[in-house]
Amino acid sequence: MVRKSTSKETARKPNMREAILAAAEELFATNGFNAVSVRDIAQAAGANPGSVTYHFKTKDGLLLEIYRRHCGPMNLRRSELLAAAKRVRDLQDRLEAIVRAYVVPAFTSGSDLAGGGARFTRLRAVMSAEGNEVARKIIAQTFDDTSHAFIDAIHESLPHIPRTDIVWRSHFLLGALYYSLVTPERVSRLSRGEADGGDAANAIEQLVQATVASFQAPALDQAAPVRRRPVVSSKT
Amino acid sequence: MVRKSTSKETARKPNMREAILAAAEELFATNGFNAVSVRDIAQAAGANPGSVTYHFKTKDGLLLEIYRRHCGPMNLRRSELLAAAKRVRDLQDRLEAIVRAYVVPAFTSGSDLAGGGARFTRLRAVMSAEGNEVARKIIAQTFDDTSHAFIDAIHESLPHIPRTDIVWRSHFLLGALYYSLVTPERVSRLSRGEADGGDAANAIEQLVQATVASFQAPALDQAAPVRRRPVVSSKT
DNA sequence: TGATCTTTTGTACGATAGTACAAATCGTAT
DNA sequence: ATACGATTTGTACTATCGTACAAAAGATCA
Repeated sequence: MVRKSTSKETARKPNMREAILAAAEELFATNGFNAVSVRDIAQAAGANPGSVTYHFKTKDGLLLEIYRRHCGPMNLRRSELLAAAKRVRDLQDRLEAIVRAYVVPAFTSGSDLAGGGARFTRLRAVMSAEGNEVARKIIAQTFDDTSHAFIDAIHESLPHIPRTDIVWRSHFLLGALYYSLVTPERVSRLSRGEADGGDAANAIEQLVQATVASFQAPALDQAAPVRRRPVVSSKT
Repeated sequence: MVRKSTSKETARKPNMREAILAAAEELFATNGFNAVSVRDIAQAAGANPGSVTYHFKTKDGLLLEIYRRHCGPMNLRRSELLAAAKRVRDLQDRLEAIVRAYVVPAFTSGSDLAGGGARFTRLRAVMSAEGNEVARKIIAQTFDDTSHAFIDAIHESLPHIPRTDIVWRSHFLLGALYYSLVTPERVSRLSRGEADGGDAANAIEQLVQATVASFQAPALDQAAPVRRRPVVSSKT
């Protein structure tokens, strides 16, 4: 509604607003929120610092707008893929499809909103690590619904696993996903060049396969939480 | 053994240096490096800002000292547990013991150095997300050896899985570990109070169980990286 | 006790942060 | 062409940052 459908669409350079958003997204995702100044963003976007204030009022407002931009499309895409996945007959295949529906939109690195999840997902990872307040609120509001939908779907295809276990394992999935986007070069380093951590397609396959297996693991019996501590003995 | 041997051990308050280190560790781990000022740290430690400069010269130096403090003891503990784990006969049990040897020292939340890994691990997670330069260097130097040792040990107990896959899966393990320490309340929230994300013992069990299963997953055939994309179709 | 070294305090300085605001500039409709 | 609203620019203000440094305070030993 800020827009205006009739005619007046100005801006000297072709949408400076978008350029600022893109620059901020990139810088926040790689350096964190506090390490990046409004002046840094403006410079990266080829804009004037005052322009940022004009379009987004505050630095928090800029972050907020980035979230607003991405949350909708990304959750929509996830919903579509989830709906398709739920139609898969074979239970094993269905589980894999569900996990894939969760992972793919977060990992795909197209530049537009619908597909361009990688940068935004990395941004969310960094904001979560920094304990950013603005991000925390939006995340809980926007993503918990989606998370619940996925957890429910997974639970349906694994009825014998307690919901609690599924929550934990999907939590691990998100952590692995985040970390893969934050530090991809670590994979290349540890595999001595045999794997490319930045190869999104391969990362997705690895993550999906590992996660499906973790979901299929036997349930933890909650009754005796501190049962077996096999063998491992400390010397001290 | 830090204590005294000859004579000159001063300090008005009982080891202000330690208080500053502890305060910085806590604040960095929860808010990130850039969001915390030297004055914040000094205040939390009940010290004067100048004292921080005196003991650690710069803010980076303070972070560096935190790493120096923890890296040794933590890797030592991991080595001990790994050595014990490798002696386990049964392959399944051995794998679980190895994973546990990796996870436990990072998760235990005692206050002293040998066991107090949770806060430090969270700190590492946050620094990794922020792309902190100081941290990045130390991490690569100090932890890659440990990581390789664990990857090798896991590979030995799972000879049929390619090393690349094991690297990926242990990468996911670290991501899940980090995220569990960064955002434990998310687990409580998503499980609707049925699980406590802050319960370290339970988190460890869940993580170990899920991870062992992921390691045991069948290998990905590298030959055809983009093989099956079952069913999932997009409507757009 | 007085000399000397270590630690803490208080203060200040330059740099940079977020943001406000007036002037300049541009695009568009009249 | 002119007027007007939208945008961009330039600049300035205040706050806070990391850090330096001199003075004060405390501890140790001759």
